[in-house]
Amino acid sequence: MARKPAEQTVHREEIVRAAAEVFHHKGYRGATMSDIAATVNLTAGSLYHHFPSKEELLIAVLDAGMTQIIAATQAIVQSDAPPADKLRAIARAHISGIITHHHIAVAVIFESRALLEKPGVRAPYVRQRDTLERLYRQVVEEGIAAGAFRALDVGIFVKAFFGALNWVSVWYREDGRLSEREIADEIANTFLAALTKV
Amino acid sequence: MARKPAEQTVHREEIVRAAAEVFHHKGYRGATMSDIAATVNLTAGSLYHHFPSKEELLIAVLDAGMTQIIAATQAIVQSDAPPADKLRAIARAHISGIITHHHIAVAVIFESRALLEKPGVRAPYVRQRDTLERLYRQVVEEGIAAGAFRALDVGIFVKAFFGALNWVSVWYREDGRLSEREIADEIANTFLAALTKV
DNA sequence: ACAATAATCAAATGGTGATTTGATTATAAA
DNA sequence: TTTATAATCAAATCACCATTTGATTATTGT
Repeated sequence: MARKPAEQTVHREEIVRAAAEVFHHKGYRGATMSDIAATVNLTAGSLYHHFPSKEELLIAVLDAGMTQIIAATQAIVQSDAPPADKLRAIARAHISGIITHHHIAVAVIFESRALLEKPGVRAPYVRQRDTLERLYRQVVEEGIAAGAFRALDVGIFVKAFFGALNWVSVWYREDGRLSEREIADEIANTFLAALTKV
Repeated sequence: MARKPAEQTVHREEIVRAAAEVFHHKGYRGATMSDIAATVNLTAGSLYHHFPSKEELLIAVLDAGMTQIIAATQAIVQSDAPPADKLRAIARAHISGIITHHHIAVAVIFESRALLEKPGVRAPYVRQRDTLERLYRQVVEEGIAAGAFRALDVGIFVKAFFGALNWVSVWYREDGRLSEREIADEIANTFLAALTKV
């Protein structure tokens, strides 16, 4: 029982996924290195060959989540669709991300708090969060400038939108009444209605 | 050093507040009984005279938070104001609660997850959460029935509203650009605009 | 095939932290 | 004032867990 044959060796990304899953179910503090290791058929000690600490594991999870959603959002914002379409696409991408990478999403939304006092962790996270928020603002401001949306407090609007979307991670159920797409569209409709000029 | 003079004895409610504060800053798992005890000038062991376990402390915090907001919301819903006014009042009450009892609010929103797998804890919590959600729905349905609001998916609308309001606990800063009241009204305006008939 | 490197494991190590226990002193009830 | 009860403390207990250490085996480059 030492090094496993090639097809069984565990790769960094599997470990990140496993960590996200365990963080989701037990929380960062409640998760043990053993739990995470067991998920990928390793022992706790072996994880240290891949990551220097439990903290770095959470950092990797947070980064994976933020990187993913920023990329998806960036693609939408840079397209030349009308602002209303962009907003709807953003809602779909956000919710799709939350559902497809549910463990990671929950870790980002709920477990990031466990590390956010540490400046070394906080700074890059906050930078990514701000990048994302800027992208959202950009779409709303674009719409207002184009006269498609009514002028309102963009900061509050975007934060409310964010909250509504993130909150989906709390109540979404596979077997729920509505599909992922329907949920995204209903939420997008709500916020688009709020942006409509009178 | 044993029993303290009467004016210095610590009461249950102070402990609950202290627990909420520590849970807020360190998370349920990260908080130690010592941390909580120190906040009210006790030793860890002494807490057990007041609460049987750390778990019961979190339960007490959750209950305090839910009871408070349900009471506030109930008063509003039972009033005879028009639905739009009720919705605005609900937003104000929700945000006021989040800001005034910030530690408790954050514990309810973010730390409840730590206990929600335990059926004995989950059941009463879910009951309260459903009660609150029903009150929100009631106002929207009332408005639709009265023809004041457009018909939309009430379930999603209410969850989005909830998410937007709860999210305030993440970004609110004492020294922010807007007052508590302005934030509540801006968010209420957004959701009311979404309810307006075309 | 050999040497170097990578991936693993089992078994420490060192702490920490929830809860228990057995005094000890203040308050309240009789 | 006695006696019972309440509130506290200091010092165990007992687990659990992140991380380290020293083998051990697979893979890879030469």
